[in-house]
Amino acid sequence: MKDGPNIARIAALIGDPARADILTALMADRALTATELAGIAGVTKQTVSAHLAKLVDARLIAVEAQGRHRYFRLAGHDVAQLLEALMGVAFRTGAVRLRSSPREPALRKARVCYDHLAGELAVAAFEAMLMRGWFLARPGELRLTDTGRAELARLGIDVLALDAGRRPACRMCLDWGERRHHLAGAVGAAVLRHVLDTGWARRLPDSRVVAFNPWGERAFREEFLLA
Amino acid sequence: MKDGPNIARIAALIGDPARADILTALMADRALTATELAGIAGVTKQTVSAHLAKLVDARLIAVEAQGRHRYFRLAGHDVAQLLEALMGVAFRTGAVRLRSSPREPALRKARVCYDHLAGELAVAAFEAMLMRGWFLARPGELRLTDTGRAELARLGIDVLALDAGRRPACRMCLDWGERRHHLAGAVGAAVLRHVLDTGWARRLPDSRVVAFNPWGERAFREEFLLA
DNA sequence: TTCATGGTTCGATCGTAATCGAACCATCTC
DNA sequence: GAGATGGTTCGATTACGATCGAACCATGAA
Repeated sequence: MKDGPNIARIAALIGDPARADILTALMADRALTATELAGIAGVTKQTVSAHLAKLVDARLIAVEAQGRHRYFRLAGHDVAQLLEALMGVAFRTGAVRLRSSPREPALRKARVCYDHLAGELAVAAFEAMLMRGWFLARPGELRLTDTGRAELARLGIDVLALDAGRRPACRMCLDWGERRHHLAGAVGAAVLRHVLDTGWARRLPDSRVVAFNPWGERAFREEFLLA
Repeated sequence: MKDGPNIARIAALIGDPARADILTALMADRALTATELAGIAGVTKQTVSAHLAKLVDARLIAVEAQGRHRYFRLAGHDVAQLLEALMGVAFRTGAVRLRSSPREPALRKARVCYDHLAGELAVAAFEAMLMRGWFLARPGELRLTDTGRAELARLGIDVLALDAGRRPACRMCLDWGERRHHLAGAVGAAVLRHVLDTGWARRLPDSRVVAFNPWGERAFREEFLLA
């Protein structure tokens, strides 16, 4: 009974619909002001103020005062991960509301998830790779095939290093926007690194957005989506 | 507002102290009956029955009827992960209660956390490895040193493969029992694999317990804990 | 069959916490 | 200075849900 970290306290904090909306909005990667959050959560300024105070007090979010504005953001990476985990379970259990994509178009298109790529492009790429036999998908397992190994090597990704490791080189990760899977694991991370190294895209500062430039997106689609 | 998976619903479920106790107890890896859980959570049979019904309905836990008993267990691995994430945040934010170790001795000693080793042995091993300079711990980063690379190679762990990968080969993971860190990442996974491959220990079926046999534990301690 | 034990259902009670109106404070602009 | 906007504090209302007593159903044992 009196055992373990006090899970209930912070779970209860996230458990209020208004606060959950606040946190979800904050996960969309921007720092937001109290009034903006009030609008998002659909409550008045007073209520949102009370909620924010509690969240700050529990150190789930952090404040930055700037003039007469107060900008709120998630307190740390672990909170974002926690929310992702919650979304995963919520999705599996069917506790979904409609329209689950992040509103920010850039974020919906391509973003960082842990150390790999997520978003529309990532999902599309993963499914294309599956179609072309780069991976062998069995329930609960994902294996890199010889084809995939060759193709990745052709792109300049050091497959031997990834594949020989004891750790599963590739995994599927549920994309909470698309509600489909994208590629994770060491190979997923390598792909993201490749995208950044080649200059196809860059990470926006203080954001999880991965911004492709026009020719970079074209190249990415050619390599991962087409033929 | 009406966006994304319905986080609030399940967070609220976990947010009740009694239910949090139930889930925490279930994370200790055994299937438990309703009355046992009532005792653990400190409520009457009726209340625990109501709670369990809600948790089952939300598919956070699953039931198995056996005679006149009903055994409850966590519905999936994702729920356990979610709870671990919650514990991590709860710990960071200082929302801890006393006595945080899992009660099951075997589980406290050595268990699986994701794909690597957790528990007393894991924490001790990690700290010993740190002491002996296998890793270089900087805030937010953990790097494998040449020493560590050599030592791991000596044990028959393919370090080149792990290290050359784009993905961070080693990471720290907060052990919710010990409240200290253990080794995660590709190297952490490799160590677990090594422990299992050598026959030092085996995973108990349907459990996260990693059971060392006497000589296996001795070997493990010699390799990872002593000079 | 009778009895004990595991578990559920129903109804009533009771606390807690979310919410808002109204007033208030703080900062910036003009 | 006056006004406007962002944000907080206070108090009162309200609704939801956790809890338990009591009765009930189901299974297994004697």
